[in-house]
Amino acid sequence: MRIHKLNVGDAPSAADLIFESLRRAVISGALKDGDPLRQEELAQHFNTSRIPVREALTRLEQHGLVQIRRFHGYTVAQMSRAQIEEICRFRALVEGEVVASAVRRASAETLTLARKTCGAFAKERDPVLWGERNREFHAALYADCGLPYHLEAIHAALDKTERYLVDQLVLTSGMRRARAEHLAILEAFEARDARLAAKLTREHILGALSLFCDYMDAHPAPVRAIRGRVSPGPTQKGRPGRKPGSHRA
Amino acid sequence: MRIHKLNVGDAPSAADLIFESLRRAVISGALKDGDPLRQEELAQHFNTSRIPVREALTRLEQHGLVQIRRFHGYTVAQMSRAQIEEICRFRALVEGEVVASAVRRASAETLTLARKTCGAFAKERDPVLWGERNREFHAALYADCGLPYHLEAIHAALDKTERYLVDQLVLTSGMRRARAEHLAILEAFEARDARLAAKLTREHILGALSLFCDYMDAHPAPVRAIRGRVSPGPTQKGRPGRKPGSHRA
DNA sequence: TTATTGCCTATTGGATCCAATATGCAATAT
DNA sequence: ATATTGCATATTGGATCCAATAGGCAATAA
Repeated sequence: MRIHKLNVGDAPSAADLIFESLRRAVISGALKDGDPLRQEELAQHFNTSRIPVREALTRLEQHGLVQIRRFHGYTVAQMSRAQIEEICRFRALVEGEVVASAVRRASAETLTLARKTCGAFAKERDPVLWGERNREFHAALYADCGLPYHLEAIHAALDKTERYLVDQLVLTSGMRRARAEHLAILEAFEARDARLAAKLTREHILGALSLFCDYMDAHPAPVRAIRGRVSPGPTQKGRPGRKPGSHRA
Repeated sequence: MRIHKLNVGDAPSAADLIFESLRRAVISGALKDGDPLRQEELAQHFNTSRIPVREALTRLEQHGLVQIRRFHGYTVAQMSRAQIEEICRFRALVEGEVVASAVRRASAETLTLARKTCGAFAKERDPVLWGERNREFHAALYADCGLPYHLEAIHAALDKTERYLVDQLVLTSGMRRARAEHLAILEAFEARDARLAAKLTREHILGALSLFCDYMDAHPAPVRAIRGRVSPGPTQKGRPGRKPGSHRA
């Protein structure tokens, strides 16, 4: 067999693709808190029937990214300030543990990749990419931690809060601070100082939370502006938005 | 209006009921690792079509309780020993944090309920109820922690490992030890000693893991016996088991 | 005018139907 | 005898169809 091996069963289903597309739309903020997610509309957007759309939505609901009211449909989940605070505390707890484990086990390649992604985050000009660059840096740091379940939990927690925290980064001077803190974490990491790396990571997360809360106190009505870029739907040109759009004649 | 208030929209959907039934069957061990979950068979068992069954299965998959291979269907997830170890480490981390928070905020009623559930666990004779009694005790302890997201994470982690750990409890002398450790935790709790309660909780979890690992080392082929009680399917009398069972004429 | 009722439509939850894939067995070729 | 092929059937993934609910608007009654 001179043909490259490939497991066809691993190809993503329609539900997989729709789930990932909607997930990105929610965590990036392209879909805003409370936005309704109409099944028929999404089905047309993705050029499928409602069945795979419903599967994607039930998955998103298990992740807490959308909410459902029976017979009323799905909406993008809105997190209360208390929930955001708790999730950040959770992240601080788990990421502190994970980074400590990662420090001890990091390979040389991981170190170089971490440094590179740290720089990429610092240099990024486009605010809509800050969330991704931030994830890439932390993912690089944690790569060798050997704790996949912890990583899943971290990602799930970040999915729920990223859009709020990035807003904070954009709307305050949080970016300068984040750059400095990332660099400090990276240096502790390279020095193989697990305790310090964990401490700095916790402070990094809780510090961002603190800035976010300060901002919320100062601006009780959330602004949530900026934003753009709907995730790429395969075919159609429509966007999941308002428009009552009749169906069934 | 002299009629008791009631929100009909809160009534569970078919998918809700099936999800909960299957979830219980998996975490209790009534369905064993690797067991196939045939959609048509389950649909007949629950007297519905495959649609709500599929929704329940996708939910279970997001929780990691079942696995799917495309075009091959769902099976009960089997956790490797490494996964079980990591999840216990995760629980130790999070439950330590949660119990500390709960100690500081526990009401008088919570204290009495905790003591009661601790006794109920100690007195329980039926091994298939040990998992539930254990949960009830810990849930009572954590009730006032004010960290709902942490609690969700704990429950999800416990769902994935409970059947293995209960086996361990059954097959070794772990139950005596668990009783003693619960009592120690309870006493630290009643003494409002957050630090000690957290420390004992972590040791309780990691100690059970350690016993489990010892047992696995001694018995490389998992025994997984005991067990009984399929979760109550609403109508039909069949059980989700083998039996090829033809359909479509 | 204002509250109530009944109808119309959009939308969801679930049932049924169809297409694609997987698997086992019999037939065939070597 | 053994490997290959083709077919029959089980099963999943997705499409379509139907029933039940929600919500808006017009007609009606006070």
